[in-house]
Amino acid sequence: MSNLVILKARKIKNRKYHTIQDYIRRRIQTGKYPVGSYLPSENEICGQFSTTRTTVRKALDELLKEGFIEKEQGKGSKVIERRKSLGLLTVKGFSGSIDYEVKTIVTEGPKITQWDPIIPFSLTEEEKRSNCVFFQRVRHINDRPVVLENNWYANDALQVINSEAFIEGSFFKTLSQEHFIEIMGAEQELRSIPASQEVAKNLGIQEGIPILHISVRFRTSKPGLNLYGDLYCNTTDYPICNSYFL
Amino acid sequence: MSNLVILKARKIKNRKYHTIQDYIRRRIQTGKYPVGSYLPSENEICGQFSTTRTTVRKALDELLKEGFIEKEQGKGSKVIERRKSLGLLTVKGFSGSIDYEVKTIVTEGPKITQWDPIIPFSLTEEEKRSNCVFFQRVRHINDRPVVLENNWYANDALQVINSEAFIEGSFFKTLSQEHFIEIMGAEQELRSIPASQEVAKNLGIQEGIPILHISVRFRTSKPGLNLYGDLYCNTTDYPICNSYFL
DNA sequence: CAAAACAACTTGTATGTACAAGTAATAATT
DNA sequence: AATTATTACTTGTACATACAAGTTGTTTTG
Repeated sequence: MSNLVILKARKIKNRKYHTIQDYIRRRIQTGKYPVGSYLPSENEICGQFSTTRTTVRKALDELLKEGFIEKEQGKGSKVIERRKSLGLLTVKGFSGSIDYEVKTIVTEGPKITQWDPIIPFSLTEEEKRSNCVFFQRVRHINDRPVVLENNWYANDALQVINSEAFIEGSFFKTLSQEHFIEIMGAEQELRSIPASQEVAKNLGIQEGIPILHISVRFRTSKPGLNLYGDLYCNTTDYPICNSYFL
Repeated sequence: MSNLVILKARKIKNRKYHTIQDYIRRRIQTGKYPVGSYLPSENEICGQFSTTRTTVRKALDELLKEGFIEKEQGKGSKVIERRKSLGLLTVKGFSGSIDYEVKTIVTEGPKITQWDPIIPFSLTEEEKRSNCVFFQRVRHINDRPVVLENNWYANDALQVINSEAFIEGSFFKTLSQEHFIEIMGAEQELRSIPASQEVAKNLGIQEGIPILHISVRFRTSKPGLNLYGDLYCNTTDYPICNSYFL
């Protein structure tokens, strides 16, 4: 009986605008429509999929909501850097800035370990049953360590990815471009805590200095895959920022 | 010559869907469509505005993006609490929770003062020229002070609002329901700092305890009106949370 | 009486069409 | 030569229509 429910839930609904949306998203992910370039015009896309502008516009509207494109009346739909439109927490001027030189060093390669009880979110049964992939990184700005970052995810949902394979050192970029997995949302908890001995050592600061502790769960487009993060930020010189707009 | 540009920028474009959108938003703000209730059906709205479903659906789509409603296929469009859909930072379980008893006390009534140099955002020329309205609040959970909050805005953009007039103690609710001003976005900077003497006194903690310091600029739907906030959060017992989803 | 079928509503998807409005390069005018 | 108008594109708004799909209450059926 429960099989029926699953089958029903998995039933693929053939929405024409979904087909178009998925096709264009995939072309963006694989760099066939690079960031900064313009998509084919709505009428051209109509031709490719033998449909009407109403349907094409619905697909583009969804990609707009997903943060892949922006529209310019009279010009076209431009591919944009998705991260910026996502309202994630970032170190001020972290990515895409020329003011700082940012380097990310993987200090513990992706490997299979136990789930860490420091994760404040409740794991799903599937995640509890699964092995856990862990890796640790330290982010440097101008050669000084600023963020210590622990990451976990369920190995049942995603293979171990070698850190050397990270595209431009970014795990998220790798997920998008190699595995077509996108961040769909996040829950975060922020705390101000004194630096522990381990954190102090990794960030090259004194023990007890106030540190911003962020616990985060990223929801992804891949069913069952959540990314858990545990970040320790030295905000003395570089505050953590975010912004969102309607 | 520059007058022409201004006139051009202010030119009101008569979009039918804007009319419908504004009308429904206003009814929600004034409680004529209360939270939890369903809007009239799309076809009914069509009748009221003698238009087609395409146009009505465009208006509802915008209200969906703005976070005022959610849609349920087969049932209708339901009015929802907007704050929750906004991804703002909040104390865990702060609003709408029964676990905690939350109280907000205005410790310094809205009054005209000088702009505080602690604001890390660059003020506009208009704001610099204007007087500045300031008020301070302390938020308590279970009778213990948890957040100290300073707020500023330009008096030229909005009159002084007496704190006794705050609807349910909320400044945002007052803005929405009395002045039809909505939050359109925010920029935030987060820092972990040791509690100063003043903060320690207000939050009833020891000086030097790590405190989460949040600087925020809210953009509003009223041109020229930004709200500036300066928050000091004791996250020992209650972490600061946010979440966003596509 | 209980289950199944139906009817009447709701929102969702899709087609087809027309014109408005913004952009950019080209052609015509001064 | 510089300005203006035209043209050919783009996206934006709006109409009218049809059927799919989900919800809910009523009616029919077994």
